[in-house]
Amino acid sequence: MVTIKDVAKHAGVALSTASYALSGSDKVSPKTRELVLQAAKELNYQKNGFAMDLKRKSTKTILLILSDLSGPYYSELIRGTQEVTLSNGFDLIACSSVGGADSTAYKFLQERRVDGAIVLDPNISEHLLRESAREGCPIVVMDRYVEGDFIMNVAADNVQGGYEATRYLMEQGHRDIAWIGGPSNSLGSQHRKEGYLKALQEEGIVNTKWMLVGNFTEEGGYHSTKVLLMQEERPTAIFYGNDEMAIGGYKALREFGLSVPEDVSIVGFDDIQVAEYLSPPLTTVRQPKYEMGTMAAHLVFQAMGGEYVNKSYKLKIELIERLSCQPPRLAPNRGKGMET
Amino acid sequence: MVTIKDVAKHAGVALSTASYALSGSDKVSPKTRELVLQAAKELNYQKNGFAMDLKRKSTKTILLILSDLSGPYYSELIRGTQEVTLSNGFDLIACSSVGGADSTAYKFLQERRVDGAIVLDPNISEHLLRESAREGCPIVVMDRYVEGDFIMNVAADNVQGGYEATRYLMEQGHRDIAWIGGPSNSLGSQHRKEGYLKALQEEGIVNTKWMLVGNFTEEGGYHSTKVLLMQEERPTAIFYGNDEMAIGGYKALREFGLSVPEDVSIVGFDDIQVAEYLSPPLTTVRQPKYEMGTMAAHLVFQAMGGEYVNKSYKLKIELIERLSCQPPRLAPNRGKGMET
DNA sequence: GAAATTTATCGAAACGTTTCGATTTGTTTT
DNA sequence: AAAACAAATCGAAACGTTTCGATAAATTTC
Repeated sequence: MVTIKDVAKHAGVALSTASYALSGSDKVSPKTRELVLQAAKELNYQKNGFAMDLKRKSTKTILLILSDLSGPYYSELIRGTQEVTLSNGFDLIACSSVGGADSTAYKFLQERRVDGAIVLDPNISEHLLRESAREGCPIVVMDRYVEGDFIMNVAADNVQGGYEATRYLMEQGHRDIAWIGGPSNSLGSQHRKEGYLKALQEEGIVNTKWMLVGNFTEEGGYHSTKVLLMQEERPTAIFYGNDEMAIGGYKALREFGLSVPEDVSIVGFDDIQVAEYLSPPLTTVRQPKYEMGTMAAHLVFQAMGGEYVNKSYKLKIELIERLSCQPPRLAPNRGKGMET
Repeated sequence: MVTIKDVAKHAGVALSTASYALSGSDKVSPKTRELVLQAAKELNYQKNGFAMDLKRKSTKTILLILSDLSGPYYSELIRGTQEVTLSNGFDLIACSSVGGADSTAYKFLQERRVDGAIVLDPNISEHLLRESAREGCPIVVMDRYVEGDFIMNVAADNVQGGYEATRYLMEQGHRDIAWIGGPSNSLGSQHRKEGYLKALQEEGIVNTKWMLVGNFTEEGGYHSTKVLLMQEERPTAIFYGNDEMAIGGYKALREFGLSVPEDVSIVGFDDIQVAEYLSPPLTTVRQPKYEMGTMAAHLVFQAMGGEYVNKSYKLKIELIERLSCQPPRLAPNRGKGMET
């Protein structure tokens, strides 16, 4: 384990001089710098980053915590955070909360190993967040709302998204619109449902029989849809809490001999990559993931710089119209009926 | 910035005692432990992980380097490495090489910030790998071949994959099979092509007019396919170096009014998530990504433990038959013809 | 060419931990 | 109740850097 001390000795200079030379300070003369660099190369010296961080009291890295480090959902978001982080001269590392309290996420957060964090992960407790956020380590939490010093929030306007999706279906003439939501601990899912209900209410529709929960997985969407279809009355449209569940829905519908969109119209949420390749291509609500990513990263840096920033940001979403919706086959003969 | 020193003072014990208490050593009596823990809580003490790593001379984390930290390709692989890493009591962090020599990957590798690394990223130079790999930081490189001390290689058997895919097409009667490969710096792509050529050769087919390169993106696949289709003679099947290019191919074919698989059969490579949802679902070659991930992680730990391990591993691939292939419309009337 | 100034190098302290060996305290044995 | 031992606590060194203030060497100024 060759240290800077060895390099200094080998080059015949003081340890401090070696340090200056290696870090490119102009306090050192060109020829000794050369000497030191040469020695370092000969000994295959590698600096110890921790020792440096310890002395410097900053790590120049920010941490991105995701629930599973994979999943189709994250790509764009990661890209956004990465670009901003890099252009600020910082490093970005990602980790997951798999492993609970022993997880990498906990370790890095608790042990001051980073200068800031962006968290998109419902598994990280509010307690940990509040405990870890501090001057010198601001935290941005996505898709949920956590209050605390040095904690900021960024989310898509899920209420709006839910509202617009439902509105869209209603404008096509649908009145019997089912909702298959995500897990109840997902604030995003709750908000989407809120928007959904709001849209229904505006038209005086009170819908209680077609509201189910899934778990944001394809599997969950599949099962919930089956449950839905086994009821005697069937909706003419289904709004899913996310795209993966909608994929499961496609499968269940096919098994029941129903086709999309002729028999049932479908709207998803997220606009994951697969969405446009499904058949039919899925109409869905796009979250501005890239923008959320850049926004989050910017907030971290602003907070780090001591700038005053708002605590909470909501980004607009956008409905992506594809081919999974059409007016219902028979205009339903109840309620207010069609009037488009 | 409250340190262990403050905690010790506040609890009225020596610094060393506080350290023992906090790290749960049994050298300390229950009541002083309680005292220290209490003090730590009151002061909101957070340990400094670097100082610890510095002293302990190990970080207990391993690094996963990916070319872009996103992309549909990685999910399964990450899951594999994560599971193994976690069950060994280590942490896994991921980063990308975006940023070149200033990238996070470089920093972490060069500055001894991890105890091991898994690299799936053509941008990391062999030089850096050899320089960084050492006792105390073995490196597993995926999908390419790098020789060096403490460096191991894991890859799918791309030659076999290319061979089997081509063979499969030939067994259906295809003789005019095009190849649209990845970038020339991808060893994987080269091997796939090798397998492709081998299969053709076995049947005495010498094919030069239908070999193109793309860049592993949808866009690249689209353009290369267009170039291919503008030639006067058209193949009856196309084998793509990866699935994303095949997706681009679908699009180009549609524009030319050709349908899959009636007019042209298609085989991809990788089996990314979208593959099965395309229409028609894409026949492709599945890489055992999860297994590659676990294998890589295991190797890291074995090498860390000083166990002797082979330098290089190849994992078997598997052809996934879906609906994008069928026998050519007219059996080609040249060469050896069909004889299945 | 001596004094003043700049430039280059050095020594030592500090960062926040862990851990070894020494000391003190408490308990058991005779 | 003194001696022997175990348990608990302490002090200090070490990990590998950076950086401050001090010294030595080189350069300029009068």
